[in-house]
Amino acid sequence: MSAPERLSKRDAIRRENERIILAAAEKVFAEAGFGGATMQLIADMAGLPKANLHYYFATKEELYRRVVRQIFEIWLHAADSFDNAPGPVEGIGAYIEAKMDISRRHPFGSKVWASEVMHGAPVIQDYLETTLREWTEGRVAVIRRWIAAGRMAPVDPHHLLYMLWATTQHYADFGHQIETLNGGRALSDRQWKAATESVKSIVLTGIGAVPRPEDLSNWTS
Amino acid sequence: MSAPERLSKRDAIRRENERIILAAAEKVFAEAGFGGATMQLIADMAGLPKANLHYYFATKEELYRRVVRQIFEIWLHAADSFDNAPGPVEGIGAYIEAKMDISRRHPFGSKVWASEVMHGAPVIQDYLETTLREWTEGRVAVIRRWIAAGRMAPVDPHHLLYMLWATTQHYADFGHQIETLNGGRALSDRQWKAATESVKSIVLTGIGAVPRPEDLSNWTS
DNA sequence: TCTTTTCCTGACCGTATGGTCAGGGTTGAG
DNA sequence: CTCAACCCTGACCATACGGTCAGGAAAAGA
Repeated sequence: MSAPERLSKRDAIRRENERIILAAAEKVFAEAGFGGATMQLIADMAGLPKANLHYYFATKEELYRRVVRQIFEIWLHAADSFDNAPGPVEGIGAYIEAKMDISRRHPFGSKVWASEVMHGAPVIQDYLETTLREWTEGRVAVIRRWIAAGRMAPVDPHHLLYMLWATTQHYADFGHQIETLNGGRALSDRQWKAATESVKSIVLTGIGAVPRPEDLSNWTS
Repeated sequence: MSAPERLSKRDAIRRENERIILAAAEKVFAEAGFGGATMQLIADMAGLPKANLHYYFATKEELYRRVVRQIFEIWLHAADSFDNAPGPVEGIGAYIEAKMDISRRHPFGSKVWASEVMHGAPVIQDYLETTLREWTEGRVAVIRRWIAAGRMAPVDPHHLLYMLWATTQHYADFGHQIETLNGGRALSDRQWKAATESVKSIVLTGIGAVPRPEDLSNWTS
């Protein structure tokens, strides 16, 4: 879209500091919640004085809002897998893979989003009612088309989407619990792949998009 | 177990006040998070002076701990559906129904638990490592037996359990998002039933416990 | 170089929080 | 009836929080 423009030193500093602050804030908000997070904690994690945070982000709420919107954007992009897919096996399969990948790469953002929604979405309610609703209805239409074309069973599209969100985000939001049940170790590359395949297999079989469970021999232990 | 014993007035007062405080705390912790919740807010919701809360519960942490353990106990009991079931259709089916029912009846507790785990389980880590681990391994063994008996496909038992937890708890933890996508209205009796059937259908079909998707005609809108 | 704009931060402020405590009221056993 | 044990609470305290601000340093335009 835009050429790799030459940045003035000031612009570079601003961009870099905002990046550092947002990353620190994402982690602290995820680990302590909005109420439990303090600007001092975020400042320490970012390696900057607290007053400097308030120079870039006027209030705690504004900083939080930016963090929440960031993960939301990432999730919206994951939907590209959904469109332009010939059928549910490719579309939903790719979507599950994309969402699982995000759960692994952005666990903090996922937790912040979960926390925000659980608390009644005080700062992104408008997004839920506009962007998310439109996005959802678009995918619902796609699923309905696949059903009409006989490519999958007549499952309720909304509940299917909830299952996809719930299952994939669970690996980020409840990662600590999964880690504990995994002997206190984070999931390995192999285990993440097994988890993804397991979810894909159950869901795609469950909605009748895959006729016979063929490659279901993915064991963890 | 115990006969309906006669309570002294003091015991009755203590029991009733603890109940009121715990109910208020569950709601406030769910809506504001541990860090965002204040003893004053809980006191107002309970209709008691703040100092009275500290008479029954020494610290905010102790009150919080009691709330978290409460929902954990409820979830453990839901597992009774799992045992003594002849196969996955009855066992897992009943478990899904029980967990969906809990999501509807105890949405606050579910959110408090989710929040606790997301923040690294600071106060119930020992429970995760003992009670939850034992519980999980027990159900894993049951699932393995069903697989060995050819009553379901060889799915990874751990990932299946995660899917059950994620999907059912999603209706409590992300209830606000679901409500927004449902036109701002809470799910009706009919919709809750449809959600439960949808989850049961996809999962049981997905693990090969149900040969053919027969009753998949559950639509929301 | 001079001047303006932006970046940076130590010190500070008002407020709200978790928790305490002294003292008064109530209950029930002996 | 007596009195110890328990229940209750307004007033208070130390702390930590989000946010402000004056003033200095550095960059960029003129």
